[in-house]
Amino acid sequence: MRVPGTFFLSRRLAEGLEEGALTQLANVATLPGILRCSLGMPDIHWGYGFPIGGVAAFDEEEGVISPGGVGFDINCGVRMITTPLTVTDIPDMKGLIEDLFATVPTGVGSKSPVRLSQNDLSNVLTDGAANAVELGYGMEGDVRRCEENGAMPGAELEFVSKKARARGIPQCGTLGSGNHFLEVQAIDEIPDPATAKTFGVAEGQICVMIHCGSRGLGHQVCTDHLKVLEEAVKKYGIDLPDRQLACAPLHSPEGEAYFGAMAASANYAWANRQIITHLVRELFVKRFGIAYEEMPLVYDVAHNVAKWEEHETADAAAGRRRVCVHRKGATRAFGPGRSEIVQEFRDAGQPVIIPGSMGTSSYLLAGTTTAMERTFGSTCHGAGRVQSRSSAKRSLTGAAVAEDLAKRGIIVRAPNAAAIAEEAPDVYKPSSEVVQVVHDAGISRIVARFRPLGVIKG
DNA sequence: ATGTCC
Repeated sequence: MRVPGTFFLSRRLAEGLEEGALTQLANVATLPGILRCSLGMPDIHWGYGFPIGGVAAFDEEEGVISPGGVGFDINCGVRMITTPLTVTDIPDMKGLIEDLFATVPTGVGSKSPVRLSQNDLSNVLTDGAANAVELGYGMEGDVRRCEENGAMPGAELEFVSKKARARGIPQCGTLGSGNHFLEVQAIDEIPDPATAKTFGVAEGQICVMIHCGSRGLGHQVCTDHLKVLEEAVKKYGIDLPDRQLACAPLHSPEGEAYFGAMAASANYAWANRQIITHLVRELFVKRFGIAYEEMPLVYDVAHNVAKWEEHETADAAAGRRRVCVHRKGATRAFGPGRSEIVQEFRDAGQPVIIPGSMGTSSYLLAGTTTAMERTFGSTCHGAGRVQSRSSAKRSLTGAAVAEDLAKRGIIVRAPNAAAIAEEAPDVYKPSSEVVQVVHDAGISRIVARFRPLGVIKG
């Protein structure tokens, strides 16, 4: 190991820490040019190469970039929109969830009601959420409420394969499957009323949370570039403890190609969440007679991405410098004052959105100065799985899980029963515990809690 | 996560 590994865990979460995730955190610490430490958030678990819930920053000259440090679902992320409604305004939650299920395409291989041309796709890959708004799927203010204003600089379209493009064309505006979801929630606790007011959320308010990523396009980009980078490992003589850590020097042709394609995929994911947001707003307008403008975006965060950022490193005398931060199942949590944060939130710190598992609370937090000092401005991303999909399917049935949730007043709708069993609340760590760890460690602070009312799953 | 094996 070139640097130490650092975990953020409670005693209880430490007891459940997987051996595999621990090994992976140590493996990441062997990579060339890694700075300070290999970081594990409290939702850490075993992933492809890097652990999910892992953060690692790399030196511009000595460091590498690795698809394993981003994940297959490039810019999987989450956004939250508010509504002017409260629980009593939605007497028929089941009807609303059915309507949402009919409106937002879910599941593997689902097709979007929006059909992008090849030219539209090129614009989406370059401009992200802004292009979706330009095409008519959004409103003034949406873009600046996204991390990176909904588009990463540095997208290079020539490194996105024809095959990736072909998969992306029909899928922009679809939810996907697995842990992706769209949930109707009510705010039930506000530990930090002042920041909640700044972020525009209030107790009792109905909100909609959207969790999805770059679909088949991002997956194809990851697959394509892993092949190239596996060869690059040999070419550059990089000694790896695990071939899943395939990587290349940041400024090598192979590393830059992956970065350009990853940035384009991240932009696609922002456009995807933007189009879904539009579909949801239109449905709420029709169903509840509210105005489209009454459903503003609170914020949109990326959970799976590598980015160039300015950070202090171990050599404090050198001041801030440009480093490449890999966040895989981790959220940027920039503290007060950072210029990257939209002006109206800059004094409060960046909004951080942490989804719970199906049936457990989600949270809105704020980034902190401590995060800037200790975690390259990063925090956790969610509950974190404790049981595999196959194991969940063996021990649970979708019908039983749905019935259990219904008893607790939570409506769930998915294309098939297996999708529900795989995502049962019991197969995840409790979101409350994960969020408490990052709050207590000071790497973000809890602002508001959201209770689930109804959810659609892929 | 993923047209869950071109």
